[in-house]
Amino acid sequence: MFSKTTEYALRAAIYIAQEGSENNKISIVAIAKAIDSPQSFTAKILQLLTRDSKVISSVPGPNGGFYMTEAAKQLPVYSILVATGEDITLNKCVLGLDKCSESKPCPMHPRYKSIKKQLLQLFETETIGKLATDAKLGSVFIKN
Amino acid sequence: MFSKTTEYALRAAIYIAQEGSENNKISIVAIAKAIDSPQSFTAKILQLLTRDSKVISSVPGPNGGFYMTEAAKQLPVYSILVATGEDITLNKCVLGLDKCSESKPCPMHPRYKSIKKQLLQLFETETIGKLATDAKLGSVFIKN
DNA sequence: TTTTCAACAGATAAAATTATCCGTATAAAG
DNA sequence: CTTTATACGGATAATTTTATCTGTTGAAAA
Repeated sequence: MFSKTTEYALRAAIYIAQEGSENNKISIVAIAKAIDSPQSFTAKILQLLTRDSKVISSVPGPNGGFYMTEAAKQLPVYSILVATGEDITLNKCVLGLDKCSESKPCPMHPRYKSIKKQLLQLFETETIGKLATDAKLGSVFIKN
Repeated sequence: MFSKTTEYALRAAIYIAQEGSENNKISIVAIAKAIDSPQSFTAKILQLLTRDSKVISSVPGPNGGFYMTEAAKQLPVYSILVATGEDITLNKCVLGLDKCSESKPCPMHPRYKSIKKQLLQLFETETIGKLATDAKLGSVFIKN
């Protein structure tokens, strides 16, 4: 459904929200290990979420690493999708038409409409922190 | 949502179902023009739907081209997704975990579950012919 | 102040996807 | 039978996505 970039971004954010805090920062090495992702590539992706967007915080040097503020943990999953540019993909038409709309729909449009609405609602409603809490409770996993 | 390959495959199949029949075959030139897609690439994709899968029929030579039998028009949209390898994507986990399942779910799994069910149902229920009929009536479009 | 540890930034590389080109095979038309 | 129009197949190229590497910067610890 999403690009690798977005998948790693989501998993990393969930893990950071789960284990990290301002006085317990997580290194990229630990993150890549925890979510089973390519380390360098994941580092690049985290730059999108720190520098560009402000979903994740980071500090270099000894005892440095990544963490999320309590406020950031309340952000919707959708904010990650925006940071990786996936919100555009999500809003696209099933048949790939640029100008598919209510007034000029593709054949799938009326049938897909309500599903797309549910998808957007899901990502806008669900917070990163909520997913992280679930993962911490041990009922769900972010690694194979 | 889908790859370009799948998008072109869907649009092409809908157009062929709409305009083509055993005694009115459509050339690749006409198809690419009608759905506004790169011609050579679309030709390659149609090979997946003719040689490999049997969703679309073809005949070379003068008055040759592509068409769909009435039986093939009754096939679900899902059969196109299978031909382009997209069914795998559709069955993938939101976070990209290979082994996300009911017994070892990712944090998105329980929340995405019902949406995924609707998506699969949509593609399994809807037929290529139905979409083509709608397009022929002029209420929906397969080109920008 | 110096050392050390970790993120940052830019360059580069590998792989997958998207796209084109051209000669060949095939079937119908003349 | 020859010509012609079309799909077929393989090779190749361009672009995008995924991934790695290396040196630099910044902040804390020593």
